[in-house]
Amino acid sequence: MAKTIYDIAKEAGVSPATVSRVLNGSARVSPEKRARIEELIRLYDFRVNALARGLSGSSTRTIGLLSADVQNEYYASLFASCERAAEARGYSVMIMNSFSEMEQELIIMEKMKQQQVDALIMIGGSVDRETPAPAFLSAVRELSEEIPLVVIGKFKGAPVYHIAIDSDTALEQIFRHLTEMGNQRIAFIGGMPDYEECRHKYSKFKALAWEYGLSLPEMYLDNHCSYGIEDGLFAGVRFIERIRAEHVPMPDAVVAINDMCAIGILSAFRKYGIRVPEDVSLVSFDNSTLSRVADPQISSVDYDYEHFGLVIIETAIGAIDGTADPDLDRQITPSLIVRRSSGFVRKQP
Amino acid sequence: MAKTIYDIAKEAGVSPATVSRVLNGSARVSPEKRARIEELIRLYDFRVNALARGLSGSSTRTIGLLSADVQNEYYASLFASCERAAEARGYSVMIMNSFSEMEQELIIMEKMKQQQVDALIMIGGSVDRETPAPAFLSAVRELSEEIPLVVIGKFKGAPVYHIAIDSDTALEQIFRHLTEMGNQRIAFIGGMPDYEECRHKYSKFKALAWEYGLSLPEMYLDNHCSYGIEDGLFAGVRFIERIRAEHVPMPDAVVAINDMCAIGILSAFRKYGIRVPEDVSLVSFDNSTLSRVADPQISSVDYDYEHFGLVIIETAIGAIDGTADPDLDRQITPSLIVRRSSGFVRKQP
DNA sequence: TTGAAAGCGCTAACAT
DNA sequence: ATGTTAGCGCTTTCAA
Repeated sequence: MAKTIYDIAKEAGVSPATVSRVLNGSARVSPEKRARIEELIRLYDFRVNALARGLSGSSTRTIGLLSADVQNEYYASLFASCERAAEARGYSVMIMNSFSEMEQELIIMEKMKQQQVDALIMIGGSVDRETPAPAFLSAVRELSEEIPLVVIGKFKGAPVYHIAIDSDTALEQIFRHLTEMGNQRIAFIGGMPDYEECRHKYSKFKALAWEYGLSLPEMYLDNHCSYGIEDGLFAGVRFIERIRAEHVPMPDAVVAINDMCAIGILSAFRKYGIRVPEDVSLVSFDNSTLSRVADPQISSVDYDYEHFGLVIIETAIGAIDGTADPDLDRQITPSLIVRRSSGFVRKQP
Repeated sequence: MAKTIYDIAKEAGVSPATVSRVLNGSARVSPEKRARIEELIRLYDFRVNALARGLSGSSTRTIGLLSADVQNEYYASLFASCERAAEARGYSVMIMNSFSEMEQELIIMEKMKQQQVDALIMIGGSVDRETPAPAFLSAVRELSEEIPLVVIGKFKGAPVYHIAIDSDTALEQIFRHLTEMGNQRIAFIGGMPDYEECRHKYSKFKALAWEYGLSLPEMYLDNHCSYGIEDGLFAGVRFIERIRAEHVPMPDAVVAINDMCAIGILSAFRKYGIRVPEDVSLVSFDNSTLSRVADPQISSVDYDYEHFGLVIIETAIGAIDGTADPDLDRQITPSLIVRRSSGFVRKQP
């Protein structure tokens, strides 16, 4: 059977409380006793029982991660890097997928509470919505009073710790790059208006188009397509059809909301015999494997996932031990990786 | 503060034990009391404290999943479907990534034990090795005495429950398909000889080539490339170079160990101006997003992930409550999805 | 600095 | 059928 602190205590000739103190560094212990205890811990390869520790009111050293869907590489990468960062700090990460269904999100929040995670990180799904459902909001508010919540994005329905991706900077990089390559007409496809992040990108996009003095027909903005490959394909086809029907000129470049969407758009273009990047340049977000696998390879915005995960975990742990500032707005600075899909110098007619 | 079974018990005028009994259906309770208790549970939206339940020696209703890397879609899909299947049976799944590093695997096994998961599922990494390290083996043996282990693959270093993918059938489908399309010279690229599954595939591959009366130069077998995109690219290049140097004829078709590898091989072919499928057909395993995103789309072996996850979870739960047969060899029957990469009828000269 | 002892919330063996 | 009670392994006052 596994050892308990009682076994260690007895053998070291001290009380269990003292062993506990050594284990947690929660109080001064005389050097000799400490040494003896640590020796035994090593000898027996002793591990505290996480459940008992949790039950006795203290920390479980586990951080929950409520994500939309690990099958999406963006979330998978974030999970992996969070796991590594947490591991290095003595924490574990417990992930559950909501598949962006509120029903699931509520269930998961409940489960995480049951598991007494020390903090809960939320990425994707309802927290991204412009107007989350009231049931979700009240659940989050309630939960936020019990455990610190770390949200990726701009969610403001409850007192939570924030980490935002600086998408303004990303879009500025994209505009600089695209215009430098001679692209004048730029369109933006993908995402849903109900998602705050998406909405934000679209308005920044418009601002930039204005700033750069680019013409921006209504039709160049299509935020009704969600985030999947199929969605991108569908939106791409619709985009081309509309443009042609209304005799709007084909854009020089298209910005897609994410790589999956970009892949779909790419297929749509291919279907219509439109070449990327010779006829149209393409740029997207996430810098996932897909962007490197596509033909042509797609220029995409990278987030430095390793660092991203680190910031998330540091924030979570800071929140747990109260050293993090809840009002601080942590930012992730993205960077555009240029590939062939936009590496084409376009001569203006 | 959250309610406890004591609160419920007091309010229902019964003992905590009775509440526990209705909660677990572990014993008969009079209909009236049961009704009263269930009423209160609903009223207060009461949830048992998972930690306390676990600590008190009973089940935690949590199943651990030790996977190689969720960033690989194969694992991500399996995790997602396991999660769904488990959820339906009142269990949760806790996943951790080993990144195929034994050090991590040992740490994770330890952690899972600490968390007192009711069963541990192991996919990828050391369990796939032909000869796992002794340290790993003894850790697994030890763990297998404490909790039921479910391994995907043919691992036999310890008493565990098995679920195997019937790769023989998959290869038979591939051979039938490829030969029907007129391919006579078939090569197999990818994987490492140290992986049991890989070795097995190679020997079945040879057997089939013999059965179909196909010529199979040594050079058509290259199992020294691992499973990533880069690995595939590298192996593809090496393959072509060798073939040319030795004046071995280019194969009609190539089977890749998985989609990532296939993507790499595809790039290698492109680099050398070899067209797929016109010059060479390509088939691989996993049926991930990549296979649909590649150009041309790649024919790939699908596992019906939803069903796969279901079988895994049923096995795990069966193992937990002792109703599963440890010696039963559960099989997943794969099916080849044919796409353009092999949808080309080759005329023999 | 250290120890004794009271929980944390639940389950299960034992009694009734 | 139901209640009583003794843990599960740890942390944390409170005293010494």
